[in-house]
Amino acid sequence: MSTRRATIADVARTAGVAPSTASVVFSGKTAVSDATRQRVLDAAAALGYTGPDPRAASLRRGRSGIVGVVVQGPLGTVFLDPVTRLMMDGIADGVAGLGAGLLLLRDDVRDHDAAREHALTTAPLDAAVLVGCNPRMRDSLATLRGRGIPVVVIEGDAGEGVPRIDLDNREAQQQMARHVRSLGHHRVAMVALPRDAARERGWLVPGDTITVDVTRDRLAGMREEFPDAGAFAAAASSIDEGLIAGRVLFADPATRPTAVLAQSDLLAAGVIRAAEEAGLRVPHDVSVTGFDGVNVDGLAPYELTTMAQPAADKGRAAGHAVVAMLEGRDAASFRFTCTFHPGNTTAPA
Amino acid sequence: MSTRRATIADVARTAGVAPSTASVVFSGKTAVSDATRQRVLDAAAALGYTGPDPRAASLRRGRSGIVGVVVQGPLGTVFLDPVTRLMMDGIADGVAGLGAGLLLLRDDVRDHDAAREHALTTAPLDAAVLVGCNPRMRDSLATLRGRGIPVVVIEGDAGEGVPRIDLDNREAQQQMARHVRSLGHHRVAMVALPRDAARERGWLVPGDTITVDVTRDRLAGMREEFPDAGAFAAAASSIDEGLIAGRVLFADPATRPTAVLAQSDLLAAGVIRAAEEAGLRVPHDVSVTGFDGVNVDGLAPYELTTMAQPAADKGRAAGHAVVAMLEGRDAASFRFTCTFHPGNTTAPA
DNA sequence: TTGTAGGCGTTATCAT
DNA sequence: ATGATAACGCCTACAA
Repeated sequence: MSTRRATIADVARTAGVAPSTASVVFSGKTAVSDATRQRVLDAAAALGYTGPDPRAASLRRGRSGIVGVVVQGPLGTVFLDPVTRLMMDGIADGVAGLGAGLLLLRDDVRDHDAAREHALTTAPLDAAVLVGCNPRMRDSLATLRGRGIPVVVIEGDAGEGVPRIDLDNREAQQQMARHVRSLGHHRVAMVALPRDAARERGWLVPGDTITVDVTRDRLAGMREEFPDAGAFAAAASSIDEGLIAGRVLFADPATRPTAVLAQSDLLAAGVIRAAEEAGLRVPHDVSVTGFDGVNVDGLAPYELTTMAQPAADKGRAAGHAVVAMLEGRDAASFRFTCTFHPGNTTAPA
Repeated sequence: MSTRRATIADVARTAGVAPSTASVVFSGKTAVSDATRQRVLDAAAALGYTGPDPRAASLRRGRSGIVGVVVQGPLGTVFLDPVTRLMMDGIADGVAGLGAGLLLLRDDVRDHDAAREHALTTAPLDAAVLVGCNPRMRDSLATLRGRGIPVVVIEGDAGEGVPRIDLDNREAQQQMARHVRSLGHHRVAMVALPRDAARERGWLVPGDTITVDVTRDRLAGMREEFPDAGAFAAAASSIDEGLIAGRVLFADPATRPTAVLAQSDLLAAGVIRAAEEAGLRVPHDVSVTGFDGVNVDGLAPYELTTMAQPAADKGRAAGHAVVAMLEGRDAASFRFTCTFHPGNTTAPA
C-alpha cells in the first residue's frame, strides 16, 4: 500500500501546525488548545498515524522503557521454579511505575559468544536485573556495567557498588534446623540445591567448592546445628529430583535419617514421595522440611513445614531499586527475612 | 563522573578517522585495514566506548531487535503451565536467528487502560507473538496491527491475514475418546480447561458459551464419541484443580465414571490423586487420560496415556513465521498434529 | 580503503 | 498556545 508510514511531521503538515505542536498533543507535556488538538488528532486518524515511533522517541529521550531481566538457562526451565516465577511478577510490579516492559535475556553457556553477547550488548535497556547470580553471571554484569546500565542483583555476589537484594538463607535454614533438633532428631540429612553450574547429582563432601550462593548458605545454616549431617545435592529444584535424592537417603533402613531438610519445597515434596514409596509415613516415621513457602501443586494433603521467603517482594524490591537508580537516587541493597511456617510434615523423633 | 558517554564520533575523532570508518569497524559491513581497526578499537577502549547505542542504531535501521510476546495474566501464573513454558522456549529458538530478545507483555484485565495500552503502543517492537488468543486479545491484536507490527497468533482466532499456529485439538481429543471407547468404557466424564476469562469452576451445560478455543475444541472432540458425557470445567490447568474436579466426579460411587478424559496432563494428574483419595486404583478402577504430553513433575510411577502436542515446535513455528514476515516473505499459517502416547493410566472397563 | 553529507522521527528549548 | 530550530547517535549511499 502506502510506501511509508506517516510520521509526526506528516500529521503536523496536514493539520496545519508545527511538528512540535503535534508532538505535544501526543505527549501531553504542554497545554494545547482543544481546537488544535482535535485537528491534529483528526489528521493522525486520516493518515493512520498511531503515535510516535518508539525508536525515535527513545533516541531523543535517552530512554527505551525496557528493563532487562537476565536469567540463566532456557526460559522454559527458568520458569519451572516457582520462586523465580514469583520474583518475575514482583519485578514486573516494581517497575510498573516506569511503564516499562521486561526483556528476557538469557545468560547461557551455549552460544556463549554469538547470541548472548549479542543481546546483552545490543538490547536497548534502561536497566537490568540479574537473577540468581553465579560466577558465570559475572561476565554479564561486566558487560552491562560497561555499557553504563544500572544493574540490580538478586541473591548473588555482585561486587562493589551494585545494589543487591538478598535473603537470610543461612539464618533461616539454621532456624529450621533448630526446629528439627528441638523435636529430638539427631539422624538428619539435607537435600541440597545444585552445587554449581554443572548441576551434578551426588553427596556433598567437605572439600567441595559450592559456587551457588544459595546452596552454600543454606547448607552452612543447617551445619550450624548438625555439623556432621550428610547433604545430597540434587541436579535441579524439582519434585522428581527430590524423589531421586529421597530414594538414596531411604535406601538403607539401618542408617536412614529420621528427618530430612530439603533446600526447597519442590525437593521436599519429592522426598515425601520417596518416603511414601519406602513405606515410611510422614511425619510419623520421618520428618521433612522445605524451603521457600510456595504452594506445591499436587502436594495436598500435606502442608510443608517450611521457611517462607518473600519471593515476590524480592522482585518488587529489585524493581524499585531499578526505578530509583533511573531517577538518579541511589538504590540501597536490601536483605529479606524468611519466616517459619509450621505444617504437618514434622513431628517428634 | 563523565558528563556524557562517548559516542562513535568521539571515538573517530580520537582515532583520527572519519565517523563512518569507526562505524564500519563495529558493524563489520565493509573491510577496514587492520591498522585502522586497531586504532579505532584502542580509541574506543580509552574512551570507554562499548559499542553503538542501540537506540540510535535502532532508529537508523528501523529495527529494534525485539520481539514481543503477549500473554494474559500475571507472568507467574502464565508460566505455571508447562505447555506455555515449552512454547516460550520454542519462540526463543525460532527467533534466535534475529538475535532478538523477547519482551514480555501482559494483556491483563487490570490496568486495562494505563499500563497495558502503554506498553503495547509504546514498546519498540519489530514483531509480536500472541499466545492463547481469547476475545480480550483482540484489542491487543488491533493495537499492534494498527502500528503496522507483524503479528503471529498461537492457538487463537486471529482474523483475516494473521498467520496462526494451530493444533488439531478437536481431532486429537476425539482420537483419545475413541481409544477410551475401544477399551469398553461408557460412563465417561471430561475435566475441561477454563471456559472463559472468568475461569469459573463447574459443570458445563449445553447452552454455555465457551470462549476459550482450546477448551471448546477438545470438548467437541470428546463429544464426537460420547455425546452425552458430562464435562466439569476447572478454574485453571493445575494438579490441584484436577484434584478438585476429580473429587466432584468421584463423589457418588453409584454414578462415578469409569474413565475420565482430562484436557491437560496437569488436570489428569490431579484426577489421579482424587481417585487414589477415593480408594480407586488407576487404571484398574478408573482410567484417566491427559492431554499435552508434558512431563508432570512428581507423577511417577504413573505414566499418563495422553495426546502429546509439539509445544516447543509450535513456539518455534511462530518464531519462524515472525522471522519470515520481518524478511518480507509472507508467513503461512500452520496446523500441528498431536500424537497418541500410551501410558499406564488406561485399561479396559 | 576512507571520508562527506544527509537523514532516520522525535522532542527539548527557546522564542514568539 | 504555538512555532522554529537543533540535537539525539548512528548508518549508508556515494564520492574520493
